[in-house]
Amino acid sequence: MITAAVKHTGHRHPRPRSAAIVDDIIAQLSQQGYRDTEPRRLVINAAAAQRRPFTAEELCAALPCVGRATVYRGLRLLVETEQVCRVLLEDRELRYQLSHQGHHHHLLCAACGASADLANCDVDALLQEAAATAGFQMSGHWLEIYGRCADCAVV
Amino acid sequence: MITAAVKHTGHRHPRPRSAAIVDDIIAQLSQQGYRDTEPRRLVINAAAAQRRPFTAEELCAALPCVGRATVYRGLRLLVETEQVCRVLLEDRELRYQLSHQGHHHHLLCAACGASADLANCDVDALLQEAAATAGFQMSGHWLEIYGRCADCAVV
DNA sequence: ATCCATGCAAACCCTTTGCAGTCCA
DNA sequence: TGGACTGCAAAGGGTTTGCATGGAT
Repeated sequence: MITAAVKHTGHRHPRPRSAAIVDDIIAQLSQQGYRDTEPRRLVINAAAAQRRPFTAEELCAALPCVGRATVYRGLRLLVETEQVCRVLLEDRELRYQLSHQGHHHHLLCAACGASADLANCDVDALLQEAAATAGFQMSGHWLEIYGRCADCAVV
Repeated sequence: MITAAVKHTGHRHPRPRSAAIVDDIIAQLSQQGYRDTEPRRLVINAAAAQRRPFTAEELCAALPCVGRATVYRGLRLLVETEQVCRVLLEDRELRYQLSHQGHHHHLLCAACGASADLANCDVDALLQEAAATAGFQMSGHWLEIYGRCADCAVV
């Protein structure tokens, strides 16, 4: 049980971090002409509440009041607007997670399901170069890295 | 249909290379306790006849006399025994192609659908290192490279 | 004679779609 | 108000599975 708030601001409960995220995403969507709807917010909110890459089905289960099609459509919209990115597990199961800024790859833990971002990595440049050596013009790539995170590492 | 065993390598020859490939794969499967059956050979033969990464459905269509389940089961067996590897297109369509020796990645042409192998590339080492920096034990990865092959390159 | 492999069809899973009603902008 | 958005259910595709039969070893 949480005791009284430290400050007497009238806000006993600090605004959840996810609320700001939802507002931010909704704002970006609005900028692109998409409407601000209740189901949409619920989807974004549920997505933001996940602490691991999640499946569309998990979101549906978490949102019994939102139609399955709406969840899928919302998820697709979020991917298209790059607010959410897709994550592919080793068994080809498709999951999602909120995008973080910039291009990056995912380090996926097989033990706990956690996902860490691999940034500041010149993999892309290396691939581009290697592809060029084979006379290939690289336009994109898909890369997922599997293993165990620091917490689940086998000693 | 004839599946004469022509055991030779590295020579140009008018006969389909598939015959030798089928025998070789069947031999490896036998070594692992799998049986030499007609439908199995047909699946391997059809796979070897493809010049581009192919889908399971394409194989089914090419083998109207073989049950769909048999094609899928055969394909799965070939993937498990590493005779065939899976290829993931940008739209997440799953395709297959005969494995070539050793670990490698695929350069997939968006224009003609061709697949080239990217070998002798130290991507793996780079990833391993980058992952380790994040305290991550890499055990595997999935990497596909998309673009245009030399023939389809945009000038 | 085993028991793996096959074929068929139904089941399955995940995702999309048609359509009528709803609700932002 | 009009065009987006939603919900439901049904369709869709891609793959797997149950089960009885067939075939390799």
